[in-house]
Amino acid sequence: MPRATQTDLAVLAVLSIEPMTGYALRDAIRTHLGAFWSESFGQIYPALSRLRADGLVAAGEGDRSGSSLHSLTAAGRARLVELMREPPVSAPPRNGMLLRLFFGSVLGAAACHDLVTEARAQAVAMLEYLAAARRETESDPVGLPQRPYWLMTISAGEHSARAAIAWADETLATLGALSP
Amino acid sequence: MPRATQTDLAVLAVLSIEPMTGYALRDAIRTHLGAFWSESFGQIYPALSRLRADGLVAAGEGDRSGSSLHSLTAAGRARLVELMREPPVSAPPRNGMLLRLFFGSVLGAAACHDLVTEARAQAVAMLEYLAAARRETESDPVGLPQRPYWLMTISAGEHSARAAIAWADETLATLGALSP
DNA sequence: TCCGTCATGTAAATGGTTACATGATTCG
DNA sequence: CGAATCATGTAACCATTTACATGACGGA
Repeated sequence: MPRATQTDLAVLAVLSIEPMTGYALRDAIRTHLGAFWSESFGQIYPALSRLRADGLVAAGEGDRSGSSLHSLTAAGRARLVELMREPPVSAPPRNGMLLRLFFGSVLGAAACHDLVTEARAQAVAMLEYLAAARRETESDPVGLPQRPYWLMTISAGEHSARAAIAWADETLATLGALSP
Repeated sequence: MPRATQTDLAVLAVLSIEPMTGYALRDAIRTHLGAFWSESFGQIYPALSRLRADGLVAAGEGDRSGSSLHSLTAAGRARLVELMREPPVSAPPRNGMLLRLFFGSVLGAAACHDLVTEARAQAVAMLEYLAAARRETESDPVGLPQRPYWLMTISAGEHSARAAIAWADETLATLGALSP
């Protein structure tokens, strides 16, 4: 079995919920995993071709002409478990906002204030998005076994967003005191 | 002035503190920005060549033969301010741990427990690293204008790490109740 | 003398985004 | 009919890591 990308894992995992088209796959990733994962078409379609060639997913007829419903094969499910057991690779950190803030004396306190305000707004938006996701997950007849796990990832986002807001408030106060 | 990468910004910013070699640059990024930024030699050296060619950094003689001390030119400093003012680009999210947890029903509660335990340990380690960084920054005769900004970025890491720990504890409890 | 660290660089492979091209279907 | 959405794919480009090659210097 050749090299496996992170994308392969994500694609196999989403298909384990239910068969779908490449387009729907991207949609599902955006709406359900959007807070901690992303894939573009340019990744998804080549990945599906590869996985099809390896016999890990099967392509059946979709509703529309030319569209294909991709589903996991037995081999695909086995592969999925294998990939899931591998230790997660963490992307090297790259936070442009903190980089700028670290060199804030170059930028000036006012511009830093804007920077942190924007970061706070993003965290607030994330919190709203997560609140909606939580309502949906808690009410919808989503597959019983996966619901608790979905809520755990939502909670991770909530903790992270609340921390970001608290930090932003503290930092905006400091910044305010720095240049009155 | 041609395309500017994120790496250009980081390199120019670090050189604005003091002139140094490419090697020292990477070291400084690892020790001071390590919590939210990273660069590899394969990025740094080509970036330095480009910046030299564009007249943004000047290369002087270093201590050793063959080594060169890179310092910001006036044009480089102007460029730095320009790049700092650009809105930070945020990398698309990719959290392998949360991806696996979301599909936790495939993996099983026990393996998820390991996953979250590991994440918690990483957050604890980060907190220790940040505590050391804070002590150093607060005591050292670091350039007065930049100290408050350094502390803000340290605080960001602390908030984030504490949130990760709180989430992990909550999640481990849920996971424990899920499979007794 | 030999090892670890300081130091500079290149080449290959990878992983990913963006933009583009194309066309079917649905709904107002 | 026309616009939005569903759908599949490719090509170009970009950033980045990894591994490698090379060598100087300092100290045990």
